[in-house]
Amino acid sequence: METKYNPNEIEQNVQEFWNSRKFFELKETQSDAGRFYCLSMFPYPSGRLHMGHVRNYTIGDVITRYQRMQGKQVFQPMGWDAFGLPAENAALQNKVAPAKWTYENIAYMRNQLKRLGFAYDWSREIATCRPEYYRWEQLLFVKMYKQGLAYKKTATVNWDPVDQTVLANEQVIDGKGWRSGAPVERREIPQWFLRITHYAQELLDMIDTLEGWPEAVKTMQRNWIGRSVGVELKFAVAGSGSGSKDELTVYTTRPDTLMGVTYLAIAPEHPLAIQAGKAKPEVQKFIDSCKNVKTAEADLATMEKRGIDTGIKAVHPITGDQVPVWIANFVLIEYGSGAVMSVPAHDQRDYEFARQYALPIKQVIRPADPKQSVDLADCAYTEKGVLLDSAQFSDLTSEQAFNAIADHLQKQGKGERKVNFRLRDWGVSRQRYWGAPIPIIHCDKCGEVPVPEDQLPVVLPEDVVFNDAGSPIKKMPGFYQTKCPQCGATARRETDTFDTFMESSWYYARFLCRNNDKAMLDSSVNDWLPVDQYIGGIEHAILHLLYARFYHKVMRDFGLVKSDEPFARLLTQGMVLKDGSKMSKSKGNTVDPQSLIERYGADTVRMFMMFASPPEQSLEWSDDGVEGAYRFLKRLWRLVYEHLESGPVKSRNLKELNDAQQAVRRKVHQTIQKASDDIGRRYIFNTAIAANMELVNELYKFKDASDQGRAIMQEGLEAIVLMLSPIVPHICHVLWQALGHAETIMDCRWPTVDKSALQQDVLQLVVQVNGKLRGHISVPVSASREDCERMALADESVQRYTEGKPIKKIVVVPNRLINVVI
RNA sequence: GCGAAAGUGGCGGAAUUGGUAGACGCGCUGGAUUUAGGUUCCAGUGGGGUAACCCUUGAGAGUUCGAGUCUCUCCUUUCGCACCA
Repeated sequence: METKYNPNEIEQNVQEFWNSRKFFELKETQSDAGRFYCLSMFPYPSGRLHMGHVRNYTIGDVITRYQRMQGKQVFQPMGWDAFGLPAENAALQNKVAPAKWTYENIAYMRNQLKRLGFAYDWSREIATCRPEYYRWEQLLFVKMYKQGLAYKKTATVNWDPVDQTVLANEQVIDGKGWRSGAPVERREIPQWFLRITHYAQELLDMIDTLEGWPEAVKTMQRNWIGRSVGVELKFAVAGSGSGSKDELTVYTTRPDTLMGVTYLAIAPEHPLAIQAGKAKPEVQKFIDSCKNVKTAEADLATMEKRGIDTGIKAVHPITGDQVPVWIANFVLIEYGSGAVMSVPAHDQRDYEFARQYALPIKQVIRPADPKQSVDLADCAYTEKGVLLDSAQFSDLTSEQAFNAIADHLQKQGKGERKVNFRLRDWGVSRQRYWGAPIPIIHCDKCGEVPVPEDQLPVVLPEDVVFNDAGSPIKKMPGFYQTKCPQCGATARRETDTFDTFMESSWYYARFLCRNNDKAMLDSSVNDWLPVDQYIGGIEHAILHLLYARFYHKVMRDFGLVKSDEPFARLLTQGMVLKDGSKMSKSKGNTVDPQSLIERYGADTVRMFMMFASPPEQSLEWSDDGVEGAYRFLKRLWRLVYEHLESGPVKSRNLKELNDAQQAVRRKVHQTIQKASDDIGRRYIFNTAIAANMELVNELYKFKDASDQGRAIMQEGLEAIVLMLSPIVPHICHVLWQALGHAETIMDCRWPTVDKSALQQDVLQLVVQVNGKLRGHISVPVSASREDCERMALADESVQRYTEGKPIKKIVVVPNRLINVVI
């Protein structure tokens, strides 16, 4: 054999061939098999590809190439989620403008992706930091503003008092600013919001239509949206007369426990708390001490629960009793009304708080079964049940009491039933530089005025100097000084930029009309949307995927798209781990894909990625495993060329085969059956590869120089090369030609199963005694149930166990096993 | 804290609908080929036992003729928690 497997040479040649024929560019040709839009989540251009990217994009490429072999017209684009915080960090560290850093990273990473041979239509590449892209996002924001879907309100941020900047959660380490080391403070500032809550019900309902999404993701989204049915009710503030201002509104999903309220808890930022702080220094001191917690909910939920009595009393809407109003550090001002009613007997958090501060605990629910008792010594009783000590509501069930109490409050004008969502509106303002400018102008006379559509885009200056942590455009009069579009007076441009989730919420649609400079989207996008298969990390299960779903519905309502949902199928790939933990720079356990590609070639890296574990599971990185993948490709290469050494296959006669030939041919078609199901239906690639490895092993053992033997070998090798071509496209391109085909493998169809090759005359059945394996029997396919039972009982190893014992019953699973129960 | 997953040999994993646990690969052991090898090929490889057999899927219970798979309790790990992307 003269030809040696040389991946680097092969891969370069094959890629040049693909490029010269523009194989991956979207072509608007008709195909009976239909269209297939496959999209992998685009990367943030951090500098170099990491293993997670390689895995994500290999999965997408395998699916794309497989679909193409089904005869479909496929589209697989790639782009760059190019705005974001790391570019600003790099700017500070390396004294390089974020734009320059970003474009250089894109150039490097684009080459890395090309080297891996992914079938992308590079003619439609998008970088979200280009004005040609974000201009449309600004336009949509203006439209949303005019529709009332975008609005301004204050919200809490992490404030670094030394650097005088807003910090991302990631930049707060142990409650301190990452650069200054100063304790962060919670601060309320005006911000822009998108009214995603307007779509909460639809976002929830349409989860049911997402049949191609993992259940785990759908459940997480349902819980995140968090629809609940409850009662919103008002507690009057004692001593404030009947003024409507001094009322505390609370929402509860358990109005049946209303008679057990022993105190109210309000957020430290609540107006009543601020009022109390002014009156009492110790309350003010407490409020101040609540400031040094970062805004992340996980931090708020795990911190030590603390509170203080404001001295203010609220009036229970039914009993008229006065209950104390406490400030609690765990109540969120952003969520609901910033106040909650506390029922320590029936809510665990309220219980712990009441215990800590010696507040009364009043039981008002008992189990429906009177034999069961409630012990409030250690924890709250949170189950539903029957009311007690609840005046006229006593002895009602929780469900009955829900309605009775809701009706009662409604009649008195003190409350009403309300559907509530946990989902909050999407805050899109960032006090950072490297993002799309928010197209709003602040005028002293006219207030906030959206930038007129003909003045868009508001272009972010790219040539800036980064001296400190603050955003340069906030210090550039050339950027922010402007005229009011309404009155012409001197006005100030908004200097906040958009959350980068804005760009990633609609890029999938823009790929389809990326050169259109007249409109955000045009009607052609509807030919391809929704995306047939979306692939990305499970870490995006909620935020990115929910925002994209929201955006899609907004675009639909603006007439820009016709579909309701952006992604028909979703595959969430697991993480790439090394030594059991996530590969990351901070842990120092990264493996750079680049050196592996240079050493083994793209096919080996792709092969290992797909073979090491199924796509949804985490993947344990192994250098030895890569070596194994390389070994297999060399082995396949050798098998093909050894076969070819004997010259062309003379006959394609696959009839009149002997037993050995039949067995090998059966294995070929069993493998096609398995791989088709694994790749086409299950989206599990490691087992498809394993099946092909088994077939390669079989073919190595199959020494048969007869015409029929060589014909079977040819058939088997062609099948393997076709089946592996979506995974290792370069080597398969070459082997396909070597096997005597003039056409490129990219234009070939996926192999089909010859059902006649699968037929078997004799089956092996497992025989169990009391569920334990005791032997095997061979039975003709035609054998009846009775025949099987008789043969099983006649089996020597079975008789050893059944001898002299009565047989209770015999379980027969057709074509599988016989279980004799004694 | 809340929400969602996952735990199977020395390692990555397979077992798709409750039906032979450990496919395939790595590693290891022995052998062959080669001047050599980071080459290739062959055989073996969950644990215990001379053997017949017994044990084994994070731990413990349960359902079943039969449980890695279903139910419950517990433990551990991972992901997300709204300004990392």
